[in-house]
This record gives sequence, structure tokens and C-alpha cells, in this order.
Amino acid sequence: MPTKGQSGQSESEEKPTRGKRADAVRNRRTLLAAAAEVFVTSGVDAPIREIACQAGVGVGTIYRHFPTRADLVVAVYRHQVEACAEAGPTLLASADSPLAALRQWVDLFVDFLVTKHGLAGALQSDSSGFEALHAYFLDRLVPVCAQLLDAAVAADEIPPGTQPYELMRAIGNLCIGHDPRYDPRRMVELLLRGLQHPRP
Amino acid sequence: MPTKGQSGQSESEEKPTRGKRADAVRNRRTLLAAAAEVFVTSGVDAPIREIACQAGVGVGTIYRHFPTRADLVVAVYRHQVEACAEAGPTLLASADSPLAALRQWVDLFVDFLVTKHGLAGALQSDSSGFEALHAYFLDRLVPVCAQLLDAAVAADEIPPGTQPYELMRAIGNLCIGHDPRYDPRRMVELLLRGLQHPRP
DNA sequence: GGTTTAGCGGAACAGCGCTCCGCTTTGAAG
DNA sequence: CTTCAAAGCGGAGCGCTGTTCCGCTAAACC
Repeated sequence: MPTKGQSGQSESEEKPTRGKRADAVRNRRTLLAAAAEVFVTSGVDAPIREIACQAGVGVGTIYRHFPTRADLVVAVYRHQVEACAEAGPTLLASADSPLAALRQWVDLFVDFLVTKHGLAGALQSDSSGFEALHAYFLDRLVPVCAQLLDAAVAADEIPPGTQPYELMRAIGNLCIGHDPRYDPRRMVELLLRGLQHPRP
Repeated sequence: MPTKGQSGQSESEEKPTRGKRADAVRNRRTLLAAAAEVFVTSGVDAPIREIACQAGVGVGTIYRHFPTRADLVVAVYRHQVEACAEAGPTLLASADSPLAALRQWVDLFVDFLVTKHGLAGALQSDSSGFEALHAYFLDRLVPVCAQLLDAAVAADEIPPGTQPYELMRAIGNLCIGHDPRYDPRRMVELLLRGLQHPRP
């Protein structure tokens, strides 16, 4: 992991560089890298101390930069969530049909969830300050899902009435749990099939 | 809650009365009652101490009677799980079609899960000694589900290939989370619709 | 009654989230 | 380069968990 090349660091910063001290900015990056690494091996509910240790900082530093767990998780996965959100309109334009676009987009979302250990579970968790995570994911992705659903309805590929929020949550729920006998993708596929028009 | 009428208590005991001491048997019952009550208000992952307090016993007593959390949860809900399992064949005999029986049975299962706060989540949990709970539910219900699925396949109402375990897990997952904007029943209904034959 | 031992209670330990405050480092003014 | 306010840091410490362990109580059997 190359951390070299600090010559010009005014690239795409979320909002950390806001008249902050140099060591604070450095720590924030270290923290994000450490969290990303720990999340892979221990899941998103890894002990805070573990992340602090991996980053070589005290727990206080984590809480100052990321007051709640959700803030940290969101910061780590922001780019990927953003990419997923942006993929919605793109797919709608490129796919054969709105329903096909919806399918591909859901695939993207599912892939994202199943590869992040424990993330799907955390998304639905009602405890431990994960609510903000839930909120962010939903704020960002539900509108995209709504757009895809609307397009599919307009193309008469599915009946109207499906709530985007409900669908997203169902998909998230289906992605919970690692088990060789359980393939979330297959169940999501079933769910999507159920979305289509029942033939009279 | 009437706990009277101890005259003849040799009714349907699971296995507590096995040459045990009288106070042990009494404590076991108290514990089950207390746990059932606490589960309603605080969910199945309520603190052990809370259950112990409600029952008026020490925590050691709980661990002696129910070594893992799953043992306690299973003991509390055994009757209902059993009833659900037995309803399978009954519905198959009484319903209009195997698929209708499957639907009604799934409804039963979903009702059970959504009314027990946190149970669905615990079912999928991979931590805190809930594995045994998972195992019990599956051992008891998957065969019933398999029977219903087989019947529906035989009646050519659904295509073959659906794994009972996978379906049960998906349904369980869909029941996670209390939220006015999310109705598990509706999503399970979608899933079941997806199960049916796609019309060519 | 006496004796044995199953069973009980809860102190105690370990792992967690989160807070709080004394100390260090930074960056700019002199 | 020195000075110095304050931004930032670290980790001890608190409260709440699950789980164990052992001295003591009281049930059961003689």
C-alpha cells in the first residue's frame, strides 16, 4: 500500500482538510486505512480498540474523528456507495430494458453487501449507533432504486405499488449471513422474479 | 398470570423432571416464565442479569439450567415451534393445493417470527452461542418445508430445485427488523411469488 | 435426628463502548 | 529562533455486558 507522493494532496478530499492541523489530517487517513483493513478481517463491528491499535492511535482519536461507528463505516465505504448510486442512471441508459437495468443494479448492490463482512447485518441493526449508517445508505440509494422501479413500471415490466425503501431493505436483509448452503444472490433473484407481473 | 393448580403436575414435561430436586424443578419453571416475560419486552437478547432478576435467582442458576442462550430461547419457544412444525402436514391435507398450504404455513412461520422481538435476528446471528437456536429451528422446520415444497413440485405448481434450507433462511432474514415502513409479510409474499413457474 | 451432595447465589474476571482530562504537538506571532 | 495559546492526542477509567467458580444452603435420604 503506497502512501508516497504527498507533493500535491489537494485531490478529491471529502471534507477533512478544513483548516485542520497536519497531524489531524494524517491521523484521519491512517484511521480510514486501518478501519478498512480491520473491517475486511473482523467485520464492521470489530472492536474499536482493535482499529485504534491497528492505526497506532488511542481510542479517543477515533471518537474525535468519527463520533459514532456509523460515521467511520460510512467514511470507509463512501466511494463505493457513491459509485453504486451513480451506476443506476448509467445502467438505465445502457441496459436492454428498465427491468434489466434494475436487475444489474441490484446485482451490484448485492455484490457490495456480501463482500463486506457483517455490513448487511449492521445495516439493519437497531443498536450501537448504526442508525446513521442505515440512514446514509437509504438516503443515497433509495432514490436510485425508485428511479429504476419507476422506469420499469413505465415500461409495463412490473406492476406499480412496490415501495423502493421496502425493496432495498428486503434485499439488504437477504444478504445477511455467511453460509455455504445459503446464497443471497439466488434469493434476491427470487424476490425480483416475484416483482414482475403475474400472468393472468 | 395464574400459576395455581399444582395438584398433579405430571403433564407434558419436556425433560426437567429427571430425578431432580424439587427446588431445581421449581426454579426451572420460574426461569422459563421470567424469560418469556422479559423476551416480550426486551427481546431475546435481553441481559442475562435482567432475566435472573425477574426470576429472583442468581445468574449461576440460569447458566446451570440453560448453559447457552440458545437453550433458554429454545425452551421458551419449543411449544410454538413444535406447533408450527406439526401444522405443515395438517395444512397440506386441508388446503386447496400444496402451494396454498405452503403459503399458509409460511404465514404461520412469519407471524411467529415477527411477534417475537429480535428472534429473527438471533436466528441468523453468528455469535453469542445462538448457533444452537439456528440448528434447532432448522432441524425441526426444514423437513416440513421440504415436504410442502415437494408436494407443490409434484402438483406442478412450482419448478423443482428450490432448497428448503435456503428458502427458510431467506424468510427468516426477511423478518428481521421492526419498522413501520417495512412489512416483512409483503416481502415474503414477493419471494413466494417468485417461487412459482415463470410463464413461458 | 444426621449426613451427603445437588443446587444456589453472587463475587469476580474479561471484553466491550464511550468519556474525560492532563499532556504533547503544532503553527503562527513576536 | 523563541514563545505560547490551543488543537489534538492518548489511555486510564467508568459502566455494562457474558461467563465462571466456589463457599454455603437446604433438600433428600437414611
